Amino acid sequence: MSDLNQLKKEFDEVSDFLIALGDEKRQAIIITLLQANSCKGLRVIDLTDATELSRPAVSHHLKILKQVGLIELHSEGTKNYYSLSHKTTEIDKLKKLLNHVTEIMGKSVETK
Amino acid sequence: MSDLNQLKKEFDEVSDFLIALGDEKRQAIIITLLQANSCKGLRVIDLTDATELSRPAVSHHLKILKQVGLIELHSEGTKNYYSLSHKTTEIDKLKKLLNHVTEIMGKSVETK
DNA sequence: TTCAATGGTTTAAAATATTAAACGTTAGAG
DNA sequence: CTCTAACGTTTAATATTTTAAACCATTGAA
Repeated sequence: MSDLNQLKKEFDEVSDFLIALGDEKRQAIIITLLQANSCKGLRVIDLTDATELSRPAVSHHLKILKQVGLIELHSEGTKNYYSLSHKTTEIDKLKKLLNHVTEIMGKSVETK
Repeated sequence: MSDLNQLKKEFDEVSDFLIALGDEKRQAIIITLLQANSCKGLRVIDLTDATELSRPAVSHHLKILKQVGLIELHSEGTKNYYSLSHKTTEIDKLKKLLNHVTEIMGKSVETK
């Protein structure tokens, strides 16, 4: 039973991450960032070119991706360089939840 | 490079699953189904009670969850019993993608 | 200090997703 | 056959997300 409260909490914690990751445009941004594995990262302008989104749209999606810890930025003057975060905290959380779910799904098979 | 096309494809394949899983209401349905690990499954009415959603809303979310293969139903007369699918295909796909991503993220650290 | 470059933010519009009400369908009881 | 229970579907309304246009702030160059 506290098993399920735990699960509810886990789901709650990855909700924003799932939503962030589910969007096609944001996936395009992520892939572009993965692709350009430059240490410096990419700027908004670079991403508007690569994804065919307007600058405000890119900015918006970057904000969402940053909020869930998927990307990070460092600024040099007025220039902002975005890159994928090296921390995989959220990804690990999600993996753990998926394992948790399949585990319970497995259990319920045997429980008649 | 085909690494990234592959990744793009993988993302595309789990998009709907991520969206399905990201929604709070659908999470509630999933948790309710996990909770009631009866072999028979639960009916729409049971789920409206448990989730405080209207019947059409539950019906709608169940449809989405079914489309991504998370749940299955078997009918007895006019009664439909929904339960979590025993196949973890989609979950496995997502796990694989997450591993793929962290792997590439790791690589890009060393790539100067 | 003035100007151009960079990019975040705000507001309003457009697109999409969610919900509810009304309706249709099917199965079984009487 | 008729009535009811169970539940999906369609349509219209509502809410939320996404986008674009216009605006603002900051940095650095001249």
